[in-house]
Amino acid sequence: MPQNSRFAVAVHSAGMIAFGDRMVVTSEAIARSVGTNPVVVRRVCGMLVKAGIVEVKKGQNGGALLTRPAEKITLGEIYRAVEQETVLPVPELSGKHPCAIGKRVGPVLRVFFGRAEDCMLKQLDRTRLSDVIAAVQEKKK
Amino acid sequence: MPQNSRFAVAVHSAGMIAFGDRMVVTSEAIARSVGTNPVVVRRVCGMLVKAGIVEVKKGQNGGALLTRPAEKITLGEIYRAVEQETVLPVPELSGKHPCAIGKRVGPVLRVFFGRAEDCMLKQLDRTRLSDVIAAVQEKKK
DNA sequence: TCGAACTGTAACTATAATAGTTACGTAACC
DNA sequence: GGTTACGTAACTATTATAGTTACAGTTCGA
Repeated sequence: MPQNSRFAVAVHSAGMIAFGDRMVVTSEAIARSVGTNPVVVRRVCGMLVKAGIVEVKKGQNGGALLTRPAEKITLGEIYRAVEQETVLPVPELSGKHPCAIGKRVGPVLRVFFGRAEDCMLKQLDRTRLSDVIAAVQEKKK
Repeated sequence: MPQNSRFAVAVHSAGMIAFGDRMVVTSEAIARSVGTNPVVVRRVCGMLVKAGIVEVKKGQNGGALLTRPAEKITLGEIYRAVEQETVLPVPELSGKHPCAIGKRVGPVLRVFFGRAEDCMLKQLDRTRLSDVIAAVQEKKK
């Protein structure tokens, strides 16, 4: 399934890791919950580690822990940790023989598209991991 | 290049089509400016036609025209015309044996991700095609 | 009315990103 | 020291998209 679901996996994983005091959060446990493969989870969690969002303990009784409480982690952070491509891409034009005016369009589009993407990221920055957890528990009751 | 650039092509095309009174806007002319193939342009323009944003005349001296002035066309409209997939996808979980709590996560993520995407779209709705054209011409001088 | 000039679309190939999987080395705890 | 779990490489499969060729259909104008 080549549809990009890294972000969803990352948030789901981080959400589970938040319960590290109450359950063993191994990549396999997360994978079961997400419905994917432990290696996929480890890949994503590796990015979260690099971004300083989670810590991982190896070895027996190992697993992952958040470096901060879920109230201090935003979805925006998580997004940037696992995704670098822009969501509204503008193709590089091949440098060949572009019409003079056409050449100017790309940079302009990048500006406008960038603004739109910033709005999305701002909303993600406004959303805390704890909000997601709360919503999931809300549904439970 | 399998990177999705339909939206960029669509906006670029619509921008050129806005000058329909001053130049012949054939798919080939647009393709030259965008740096792609006429068929790609026709595919994208076909979606714009279905969305009621442009009209196309076939035959000799044919080409495309906007159905409205560029001031009344937003990037949001164009986006929705050529893109239907969500930008922050949450995978359908395979229905198999998902852990009871994991099952609840997907819908919650869709809500939060949807809000973020709405922010992006709102910004695109705030941007008019004429704004893009103006910016391109701004750069020219 | 005929021909030239476009569009619409099908069909196919190529490319790139991602998920999924297996395998194995490494680290840490008991 | 053995068990458990992570990190990562390597490979396959899947899918979305761009690019291309080809051709039928449409419309204008000489």
